[in-house]
Amino acid sequence: MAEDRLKTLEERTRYEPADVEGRVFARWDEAGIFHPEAEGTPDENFSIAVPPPNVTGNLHMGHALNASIQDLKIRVARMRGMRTKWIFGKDHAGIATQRVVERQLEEEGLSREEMGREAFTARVWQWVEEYGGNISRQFRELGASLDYEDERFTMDPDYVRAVTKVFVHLYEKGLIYRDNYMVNWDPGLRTAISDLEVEQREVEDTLYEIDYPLESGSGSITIATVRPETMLADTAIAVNPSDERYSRLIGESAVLPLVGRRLPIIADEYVDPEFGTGALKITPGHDQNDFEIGRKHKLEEITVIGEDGRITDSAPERFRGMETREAAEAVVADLREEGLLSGTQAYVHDVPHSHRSGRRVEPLISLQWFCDMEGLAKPAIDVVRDGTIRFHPDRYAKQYLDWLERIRPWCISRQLWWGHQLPVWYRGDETHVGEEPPCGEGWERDPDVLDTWFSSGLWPFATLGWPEATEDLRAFYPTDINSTARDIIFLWVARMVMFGKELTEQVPFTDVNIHSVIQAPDKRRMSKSLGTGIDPSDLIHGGPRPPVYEEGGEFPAYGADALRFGLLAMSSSQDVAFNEERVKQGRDLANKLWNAARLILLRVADVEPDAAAATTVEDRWIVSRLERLTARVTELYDDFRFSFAALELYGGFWSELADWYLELAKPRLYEEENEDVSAVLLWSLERVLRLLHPVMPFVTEEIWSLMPGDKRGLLAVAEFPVADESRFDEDAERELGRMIEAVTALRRYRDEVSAKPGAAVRGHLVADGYDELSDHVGRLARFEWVDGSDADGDVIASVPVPGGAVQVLPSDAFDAGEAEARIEKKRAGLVEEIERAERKLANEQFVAKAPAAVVDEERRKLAEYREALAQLES
RNA sequence: GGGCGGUUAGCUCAGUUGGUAGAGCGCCACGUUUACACCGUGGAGGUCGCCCGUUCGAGCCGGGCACCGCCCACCA
Repeated sequence: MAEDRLKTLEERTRYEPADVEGRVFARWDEAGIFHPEAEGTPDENFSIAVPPPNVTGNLHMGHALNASIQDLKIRVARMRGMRTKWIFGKDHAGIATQRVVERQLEEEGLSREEMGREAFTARVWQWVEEYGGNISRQFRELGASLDYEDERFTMDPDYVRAVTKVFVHLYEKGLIYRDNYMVNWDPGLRTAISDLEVEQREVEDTLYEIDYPLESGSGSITIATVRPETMLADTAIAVNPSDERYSRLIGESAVLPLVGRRLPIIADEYVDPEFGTGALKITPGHDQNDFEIGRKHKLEEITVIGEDGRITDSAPERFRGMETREAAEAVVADLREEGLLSGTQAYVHDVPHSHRSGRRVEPLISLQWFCDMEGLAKPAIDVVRDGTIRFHPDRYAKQYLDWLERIRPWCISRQLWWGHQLPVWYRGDETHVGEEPPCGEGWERDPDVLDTWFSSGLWPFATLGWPEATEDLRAFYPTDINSTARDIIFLWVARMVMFGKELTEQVPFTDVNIHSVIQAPDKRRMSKSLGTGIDPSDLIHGGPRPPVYEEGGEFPAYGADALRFGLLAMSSSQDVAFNEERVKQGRDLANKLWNAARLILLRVADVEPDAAAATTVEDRWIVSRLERLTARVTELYDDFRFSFAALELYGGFWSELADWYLELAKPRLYEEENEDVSAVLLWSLERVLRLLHPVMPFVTEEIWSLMPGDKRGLLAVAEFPVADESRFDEDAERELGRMIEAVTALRRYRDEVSAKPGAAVRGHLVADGYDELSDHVGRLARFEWVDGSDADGDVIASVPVPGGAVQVLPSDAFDAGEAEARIEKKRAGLVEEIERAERKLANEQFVAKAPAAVVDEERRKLAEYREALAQLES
């Protein structure tokens, strides 16, 4: 066992993630550490409900980042001994999934209409069974410690019951109602969508000016529109009441061209006299604003564009059945012929489009189900205001609050087949809403399904078995953290809070983490169709670089740890361009760690890790530094500042443990069987592994398994360290700080005088504070100390080091002539520094007003520079 | 139109109580020193977007401007 262990270490000079990750994951899996018992209370337990990915999807970079963040939090909690549940599951994603399957059908020459609802949904289920597994495989690749044993789906029977119950509850409370109202109609998907599913896109339109003849026959009134075809549904003309140009016309009527309808001319403050002609055609059936004006003035609502996007029978015969674009052209042509088109101009403006299909949204009046949100929003506002729920970064709280404070009714019905069908039945004029179908004959169920976000809003508690009072719910609800991208703060986060407060009377989580959006390397959006998307799996296992990388080629197999490190290190509170260098840095870190472990584990004596074995000043130094690193990293993890944590770990391990301590420990490690240094080395390695494990679980677990001692168990459930401040050692840190400075100065000197790489430079160390460390300084800087400092005649240079100087003696390591030039350069630098400090201290204002500590520090530096200069000239 | 971010070394980004600007990569020079070339050592490189102001002192605070990005919003 021990021999196998050492053999592995001996042979592998490089860390190969591909050989390790699958095996390590299997160990976690088999140990069952991802699946907690449903015991204890939410306060002592820790839980996160993963944002459920769409069943249709593959994990993209955003998922990989978010998984890294959540897994980090989960692993820290688990290592702190908490019972930890990361709730796993997927979302049925109504529109997205239905579209995928529909497209597949189209390829087979089929359509869902031909198949019928039942056969179609069966087909979707079949698809879900077949492809839904990808996601959990990808999460496993990343090392995500989700509770895979307990997977949820938003279409599970239990989940469907929960959704139904919520619908009925809100209906009975009067918050859910059915109404004929203006909705955003997606003509591509043929369904209503909510306001949040609409995005504004800039469109170049033509603004037409059309003359509407006055009924009196005395002239006409000119309106402007970008959608001439909607004039077929005009029912009024509006002007601003204060607009003197039109005041005499208010109460008169105009005649709608091509149709002949009489249009009253009304006054409404909404109309901007400055825009266009100052007269506005009112089309309550096809414009959101006009709809509201129409309701206010009790105007007729005419629908000339149907749900199929074609002109309806309410329009004159010759336009019926036309697509809107075609109708617009026909209307314009007719107007031109009649001489009623008085002008056209190019016009660029923002137009609502469906986020899903990309089609221009058609505002229509439609009979839909709505949920009144105002009452639900209030408690959701309060819990953020009073700090029960905290956002990280906190500026997102403002966005959340702004939206909730201006919330509008939510259109929740969708004309789809895949999803939660409304628990609503009709028979003649009767409506039945209930968890069970109505009794009696002749009832027909509403064919619509709910907006997917309605069911997503229940995620943190429905996954735990709500509305039943399950053990899971008792143990893990409320959850601790919700981590998402900011584009679903309203769609999802706010709704979970509203539903959570309404239905469970608790907040669904206490912390909301909003992570960066990872953009493509060229700062465009990552997208498959643009060729800017990067598949996380390709970074883990290696794979082709997407087109956004002009140099092409393949990604190396960086491994999951590298990807996790890279994503965490590059993310912050800002959006960030994907930076392959960070992933590379992660890979290098894993490799460096592996090799540091090789050095340590192949050489140490058979002892227990022990910080108390620190005897020498460098031992006390590394212990102190790692305790401080522990304190910093812990704070950063807890404060959701993951990139800082990752970079602190990188720097702390690499530039302190690896670059300095390991070099300082080598003599004792090689030349003697030193138990003290072994204990400190093992302790140091162990400490780094524990701290780094939440970021890089695989390599740390692997090295952990190679450490001596048979009863170590898994690092994933080992104790997360708590910084021991009693081991902070300022004396040791000061001393080592000076030593590092000295070594660096001497190395620089060697470089400047072009000393031969292998040869030692002879010299006297004439400085205080190196009692314990002079050998180290000599070895690391390649200086050979000659006893005494009285051979004045031989000294050819003096290199200032903290506490004194090193007098350089002639040797065959370098050409003495080089030394002179370098001394001059150094002297000039010091003189400059001295002048700067003197100038500052000569400023009476500075000395008088700056804090004493700052002034003292400046004086100290000045003294130091003067001493160094004196040394140089001695 | 409103709101929120950003503008710091060639690149990607840090800089949390105002006190002589940092990291990684890249670049230059040197180096096969018995963990690691996915390495080591040393070095070069910045008028901190622009303008005012507060201060002994501003990348950091206040005011204004410019450009980039995102969110929200019903100007035809």
